[in-house]
Amino acid sequence: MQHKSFADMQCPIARSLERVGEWWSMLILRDALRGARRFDQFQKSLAIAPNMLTRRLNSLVESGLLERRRYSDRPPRYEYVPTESARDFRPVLWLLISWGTKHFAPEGPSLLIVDAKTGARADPIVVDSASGRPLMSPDFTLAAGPAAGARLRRLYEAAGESNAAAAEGPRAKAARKKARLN
Amino acid sequence: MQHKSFADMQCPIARSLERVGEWWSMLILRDALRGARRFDQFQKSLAIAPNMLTRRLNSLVESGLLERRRYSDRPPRYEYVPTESARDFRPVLWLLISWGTKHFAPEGPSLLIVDAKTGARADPIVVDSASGRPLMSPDFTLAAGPAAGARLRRLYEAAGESNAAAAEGPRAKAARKKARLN
DNA sequence: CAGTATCCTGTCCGATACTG
DNA sequence: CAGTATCGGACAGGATACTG
Repeated sequence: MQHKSFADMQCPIARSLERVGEWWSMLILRDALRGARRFDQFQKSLAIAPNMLTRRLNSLVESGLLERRRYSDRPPRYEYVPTESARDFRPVLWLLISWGTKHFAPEGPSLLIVDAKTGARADPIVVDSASGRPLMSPDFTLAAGPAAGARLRRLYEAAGESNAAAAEGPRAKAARKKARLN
Repeated sequence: MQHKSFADMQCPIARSLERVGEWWSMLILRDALRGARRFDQFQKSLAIAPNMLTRRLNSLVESGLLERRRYSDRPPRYEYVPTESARDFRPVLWLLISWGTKHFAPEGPSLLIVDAKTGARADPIVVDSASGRPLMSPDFTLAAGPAAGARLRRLYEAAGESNAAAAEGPRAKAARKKARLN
């Protein structure tokens, strides 16, 4: 990430990454959503250098994912509590857990999503909220939305064709040259 | 990423990040899943420096997310095609899109998930595959799985209590000191 | 306990030039 | 077209020391 806030910044994935794309950010969020609040809780759980923790914590606060809340006046002490957007991020984390476990954990799951009351294991899948249809099936694609700029729209104009990128004509090359943004 | 492959490498989130945590990786995956196959397709779509693209492409191949496939013999030419694990990653991307759009796109959606045939917009949510229950509700938590090491297990031992982290006793501090791994 | 202050290394990433 | 080779800058991340 760093300074490359341009290029594709219209893409919502890029925008998300700008907030949580750093290595530690998601791990910190994971802990915050688990109930961690205070500096040293994060530090001990993550074994992260204190200066890094400060930096990531601040950037998460800046992005509106954590709220810095004073819990003591003398001495002044703060805790970091997840905001709504952080709580909204939980499903992403869950999917990442499920995906990582499935593909990169030959020894089996080290982290499970469970029903808090019954303790029953849950297995996260993504469905369309309206129809309930699972979205894993290949009959869903991406398409340019109303707020898409010309660049994005060009890439996604053919909503249905998933292998169409290869078929793109070699023209319009120069036109695209420096039209990075948008 | 980089050399910090220790610390919390048992966490499936960390493992996932190790594969797709670089800034460009997810964007490349996004394009690959859209149908991009060849070097310059990625390059034009992403406006990424060629050396970076090479690096990211190679690391994705190494991680088993892309397959490098020869499509021409003279001259030798390769294309990069998403593997099953990459296709499994699509839901994560969708959620990231949905999350990013909801929280960081005041101008509205620039990317939509649509039914490929009808063009109808889909709205991704995460549910338990067995019960169909939405997982957003706070009555799901994380718990240590069978493959969890002592460290992880300690953090997640109390499956149900979501705000319990603060209640952890101040003892067992020295014991944890250098027990980073596991 | 909750950080801040320094210093250092690795590498992500960009820009540009070059090649079969 | 599909990259490789080099160079330089910014910053993530680590280690350690210090403070109210």
